[in-house]
Amino acid sequence: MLPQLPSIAHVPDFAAELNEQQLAAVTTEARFSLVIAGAGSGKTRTLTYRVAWLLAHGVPGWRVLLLTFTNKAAREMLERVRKLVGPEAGDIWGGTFHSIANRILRRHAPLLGYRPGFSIMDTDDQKALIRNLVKKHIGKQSKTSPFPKGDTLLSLLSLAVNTMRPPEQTLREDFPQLLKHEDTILKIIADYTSRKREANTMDFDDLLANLHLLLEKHSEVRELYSRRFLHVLVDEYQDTNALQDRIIKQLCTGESTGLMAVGDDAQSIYSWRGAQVDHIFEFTKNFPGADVFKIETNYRSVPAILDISNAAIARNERRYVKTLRPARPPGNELPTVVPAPDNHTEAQFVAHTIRQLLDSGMKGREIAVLYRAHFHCLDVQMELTRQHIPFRITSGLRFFEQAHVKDVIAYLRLLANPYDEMAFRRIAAMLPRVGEASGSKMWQTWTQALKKHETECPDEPVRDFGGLMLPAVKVPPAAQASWSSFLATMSSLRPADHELTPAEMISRVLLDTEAYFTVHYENYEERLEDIEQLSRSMSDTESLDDFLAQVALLSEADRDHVEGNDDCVTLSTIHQAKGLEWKVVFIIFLGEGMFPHSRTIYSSDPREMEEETRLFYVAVTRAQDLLFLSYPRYNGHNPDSHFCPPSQFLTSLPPELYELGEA
DNA sequence: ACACAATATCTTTTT
DNA sequence: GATATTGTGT
Repeated sequence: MLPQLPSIAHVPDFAAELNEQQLAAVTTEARFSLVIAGAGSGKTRTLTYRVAWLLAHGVPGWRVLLLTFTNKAAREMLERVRKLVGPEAGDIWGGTFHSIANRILRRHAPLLGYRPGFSIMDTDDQKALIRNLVKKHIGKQSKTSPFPKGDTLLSLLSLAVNTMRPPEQTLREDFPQLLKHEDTILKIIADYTSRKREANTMDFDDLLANLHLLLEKHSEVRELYSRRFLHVLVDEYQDTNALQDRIIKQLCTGESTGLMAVGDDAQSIYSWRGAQVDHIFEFTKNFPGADVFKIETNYRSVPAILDISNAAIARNERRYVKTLRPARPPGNELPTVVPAPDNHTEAQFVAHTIRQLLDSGMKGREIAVLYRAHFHCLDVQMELTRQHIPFRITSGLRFFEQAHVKDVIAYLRLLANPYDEMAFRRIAAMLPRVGEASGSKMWQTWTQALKKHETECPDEPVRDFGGLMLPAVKVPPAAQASWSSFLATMSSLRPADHELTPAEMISRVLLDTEAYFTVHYENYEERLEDIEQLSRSMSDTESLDDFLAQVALLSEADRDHVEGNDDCVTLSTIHQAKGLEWKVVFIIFLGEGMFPHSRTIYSSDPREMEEETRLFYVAVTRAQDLLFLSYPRYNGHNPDSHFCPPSQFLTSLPPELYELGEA
């Protein structure tokens, strides 16, 4: 029984504002509970009211941990809780597994042998490092037995970490075609791991793996957090992987911490990141005595769209039995299936229909175009531009991953962590006549000088980079001038008398990189503008570590509230559309081999097609009022097979559920 | 030996 | 449009 003392400003009327199934989940007193929430059934609502209910019954905000799939989801939920109960919600720990891991590791990473201020590697850094190592371990590619690409090794390693299997086992089970290179692969992986270590960096997977290790090896830390958190809530539970699941258990099974996991097995679409639907199926086994709640009333879609959704997911055998019941009255129109002669006509159809909708008074923000892969939207993008329809893309390349942003960030990373090899090499490569070879030499002498500095003045961060590095590091004559200037800039970022904010640091770094940008980037003015926007949007971040963590962990999707135009049509991959909804949804490129992707069609593992089916289900369930499903009969993008039959997702739909349209 | 420019190739999904 | 490979110049 929970104490009845609300510590909050407002107590919502739970019984009045929730339906019966939602209320049951929100008010449960079971220590462990699983909430199966169908698409559009008010999952977020349930979760936020659950948090409010806890606060209303005397649980302080700081003792609640809310784990979400994206930072954006965390922000939105905390915002909604705040509206519900008042400022008390601000103390809640909310964020992605990665960001929470970062938060905890910032404090305790030295227990695992890291120096303070470790940096976070992004995907580019990972690739650069592993490619470097592949090159080192096998000088020349043999033509007869080509060695796998660095990227493949990274996905192998990532899968191993996230599924908590040793690399050897993952290699045998998921990459048998690489077995003949086993020895070298394992050596490279070992090398990769130690290089990250030496550079005092963690990649995304390390954040999770190290949090797990920390809680496993240091019971005092585990107790600190499992005592602190009275309630852990996990959103999108169907997409947790083995490692994340272990972390949840570490936090919840030790003492008396309660756990509520919310998810929908039909919407699990991240198995390629190691997510296993099985966790949701085995919840009651893993957490004995757990209660299972189902929320099945769909408030989002008209019944006709719901019929399509149910028909789509019916292809999959293995799922929790639940029936989505429509709360909305029937609409006038059936979803429309549109075969187009070719991809260009398809795009024209989409743009044309959007134009009509806008003219009839609909807002751009109420419309979305969804697709399987980023490049599917190229034609639509062109067509919308041509017709002057504003749109916004949740694009493939993310803001923080653009070269010029990373160039600037590299300075700050190196300042926070002078052992950050990837940051160093990025900067070195910007110097004239410095490439990979001289970069390596410079890095060696750089670290030697650092270690010398460390033994001579322990715990004293480097301030005079020029004094330390000019005599130690040799650079090609052509690079000497820019090298000195770089070192001077680095020194200026850490003045003796006061501390600079990250925004101030950026403007100093820009002075140094501006010349390089003007020469190397065509559109350098835009790029400068980008960076200024970056430092503006982060101007409230005071600490360098916080700033760098945000840059590394926030994705483009998390940033979209920054930009103001909300009358744009949304173009998005289905993955990025998860959790969102629009009045009108177009799903394009529904051709066999495009969606489902040809790889899944030829795959021997039936689970791949099941996941593809769930992805289609996710797409369809985003729509509230109108749904258009289109495909090009002739696909100009694919040079091998131009002719493109309709997706099996379309052909398997009962024809009475939709009407045929014309492009 | 190395940096750098030019050319060919190909697109799944993301913290 | 970005990256992997190949070719050319210092």
